[in-house]
Amino acid sequence: MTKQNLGETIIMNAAQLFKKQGYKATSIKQIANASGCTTAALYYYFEGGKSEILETVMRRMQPEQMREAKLQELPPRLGDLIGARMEIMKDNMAVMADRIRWLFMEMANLSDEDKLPFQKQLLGFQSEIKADLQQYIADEKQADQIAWIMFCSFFGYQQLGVTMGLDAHADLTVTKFTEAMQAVIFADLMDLPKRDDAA
Amino acid sequence: MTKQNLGETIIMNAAQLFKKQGYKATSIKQIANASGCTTAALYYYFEGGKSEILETVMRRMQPEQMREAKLQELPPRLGDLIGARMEIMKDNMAVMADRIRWLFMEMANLSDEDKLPFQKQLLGFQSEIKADLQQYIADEKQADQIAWIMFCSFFGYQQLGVTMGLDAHADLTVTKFTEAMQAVIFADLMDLPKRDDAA
DNA sequence: GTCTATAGCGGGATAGAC
DNA sequence: GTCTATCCCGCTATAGAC
Repeated sequence: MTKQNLGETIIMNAAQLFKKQGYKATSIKQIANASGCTTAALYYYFEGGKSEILETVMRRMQPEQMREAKLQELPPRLGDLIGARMEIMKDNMAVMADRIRWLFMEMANLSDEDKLPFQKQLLGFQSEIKADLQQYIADEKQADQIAWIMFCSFFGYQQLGVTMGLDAHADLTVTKFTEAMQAVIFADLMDLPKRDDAA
Repeated sequence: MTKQNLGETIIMNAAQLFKKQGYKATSIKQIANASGCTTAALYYYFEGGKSEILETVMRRMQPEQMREAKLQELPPRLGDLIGARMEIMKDNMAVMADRIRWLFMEMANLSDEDKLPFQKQLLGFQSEIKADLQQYIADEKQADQIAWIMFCSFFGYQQLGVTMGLDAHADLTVTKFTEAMQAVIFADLMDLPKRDDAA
């Protein structure tokens, strides 16, 4: 526990506890203990109490979320694009998985307005995949469809494998999943070269 | 509220509340109110209190879960298989989505042993899709891969669309998603007829 | 079987000392 | 800024009447 601003420490510990247990199941006493202070100190930094701590945690979490999805350089063949994307995600999978699991938990209690930023980020993720694909695929609708399938299936894989623990029972490593994705989706597109006239 | 066994009524109402709010966030008073009795009555039926109610809900939920996934009759062309599966799921989607969302919430607090039945059911779901596919596709590995992608992407779609509320922002109806799945995955397999020599 | 009443505990929040 | 002490409330659970 680096002795920096206590307010920051509180937020970090709260974020961790919320993610692990959920908002309702986490008490402010737990947060105080983890932060090495008393509940009273929490109210010095966050007058609004527990709910203000939640708001702050949510606000802090967003800019960081899923930022990793951007590819620096596109590979020459479309088939390698999936591999490259998967590679990036593999590293951050554990982090993303429990963050998303938590969002699922709290989503039910969020107002439509509060949901918005998270939804936007998810949509942005699909858009990025689509944009990448359009570097290879001319047909916009096709790129869109493929992007959705890639996005949904990766998302589902992550939830099933990591959160639900299926990877322990099925032989469903990231590598195998990537192979399946490449084999299934891109059977006939796999070798498309990067288009030169792309945006 | 059909006036049957109160014990059953309690379990049904508890299940609904747990799914909506999570175990921790649901009070026994809420359960009692919803069931038209007092908390004391709960303890007549479930001596173990709230935790015994949870156990019972979990035990009851399993056999019912995802039962709908079985197809009675396979369509003549492979391309229609996805449509048929989607059609079935569409109806039960809302039910499944919040049940699964709940499982996600509680998964973190379940022991590995308790997780097992749910994991088995999920795996069984993939197996069913695979078995269907093998009626059309000879190559076992290919069928397995396609089944995983279908399973994961449907799962992801459901979570993203319904639980995260993306369907409100993207034009991501079940129909469109089904089309995408058909277009993307089965571009070149779409018209495969049902094999006669299949198991 | 189901109720009323209540004990006991842990949670969120605040006042006031330092 | 941070603590101690405390309030009040809602929750789980139980005792005992009907």
